[in-house]
Amino acid sequence: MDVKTLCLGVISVKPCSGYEIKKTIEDDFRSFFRASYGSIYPALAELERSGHVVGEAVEQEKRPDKKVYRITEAGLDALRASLADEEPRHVVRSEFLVLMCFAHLLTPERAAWVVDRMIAHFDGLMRTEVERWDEAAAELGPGERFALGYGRAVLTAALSYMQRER
Amino acid sequence: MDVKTLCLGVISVKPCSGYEIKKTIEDDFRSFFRASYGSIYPALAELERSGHVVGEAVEQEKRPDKKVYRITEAGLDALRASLADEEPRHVVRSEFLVLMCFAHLLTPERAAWVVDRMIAHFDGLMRTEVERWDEAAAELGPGERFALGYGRAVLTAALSYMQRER
DNA sequence: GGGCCCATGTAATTAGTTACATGATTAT
DNA sequence: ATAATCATGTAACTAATTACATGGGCCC
Repeated sequence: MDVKTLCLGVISVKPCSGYEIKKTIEDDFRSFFRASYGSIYPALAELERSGHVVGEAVEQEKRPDKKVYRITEAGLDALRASLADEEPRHVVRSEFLVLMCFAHLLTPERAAWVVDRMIAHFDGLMRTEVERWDEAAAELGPGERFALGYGRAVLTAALSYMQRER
Repeated sequence: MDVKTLCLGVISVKPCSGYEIKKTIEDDFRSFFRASYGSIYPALAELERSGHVVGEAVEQEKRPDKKVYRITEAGLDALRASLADEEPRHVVRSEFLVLMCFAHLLTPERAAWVVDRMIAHFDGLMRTEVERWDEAAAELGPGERFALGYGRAVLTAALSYMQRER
């Protein structure tokens, strides 16, 4: 799964611009996916070239024009197809845990600081997940609810482990 | 933190070859770091060029020769320095959770299969973590114990959540 | 006046992966 | 016989990030 597929997925829920896609990824996918403008805009351009989305320029008052993309029939087919045959991956890259493995080479203060940083980080993620749950629980699909619940379960476990062991 | 730093860290624990570093990463870091030969061997070459490790060819009977690297004083200093000032990162990239967010575009069978796949995947990770704990708990440093415990806590939470919700 | 929000895009760079090349030994 | 383990390395490729370029509106 690449940025292109995710963009297509986001557009399938609701037509939007590159800028809005970035917002959505930050708000709703932040704990398990990230993408920068440098990957989103080229992805959009290619999706349009291949006819999976169509973009329409929208003029706005008191702010820059934007280009809103909506998904086509072909795009929806392509999205369904790629969701249907991709291996589900789940990759964690934790330089934090590597750091902990070499904790004996750190000063105790540094080690404690590192753990505190991660607690703060997870705490931030947790806050946004709870916020989103409180605000939008009703209109969430079952899949989104599953993903959000997963995040909460894992973050809760991570936080309580770290607080217990630090 | 890049592959180079991790290689240096592994070598600091015990001199070893590129092949053995790969094994170690697979056995001890598999749930939060991965690296292929294509990144390990060039990393080793550069570490040797910069004098952070020294390699020695070791002849073996009935198997290919290997090149065992050990860390130098300068290498240990460099390792300490880089562990001391890197921001601790922890990045999750879960195409699985993205897939779940778009579960309404999947057949129910496919959705169930995807969840089962992840359960099997986490189960495999869990098994190796428990194995490692049982086998090597005594000789593990406190940092490694922390990392292993973290993995167990998070995997336990993830598994019980998925089994509950599937 | 400084800094953030809105908005789009490109170019250079990074950090890795995959696939290839080679080959003896050992286990199934 | 066939696959896996041991062992090193390179070249081509991929998929992303960062930094740059541009500019009006709004808040303090």
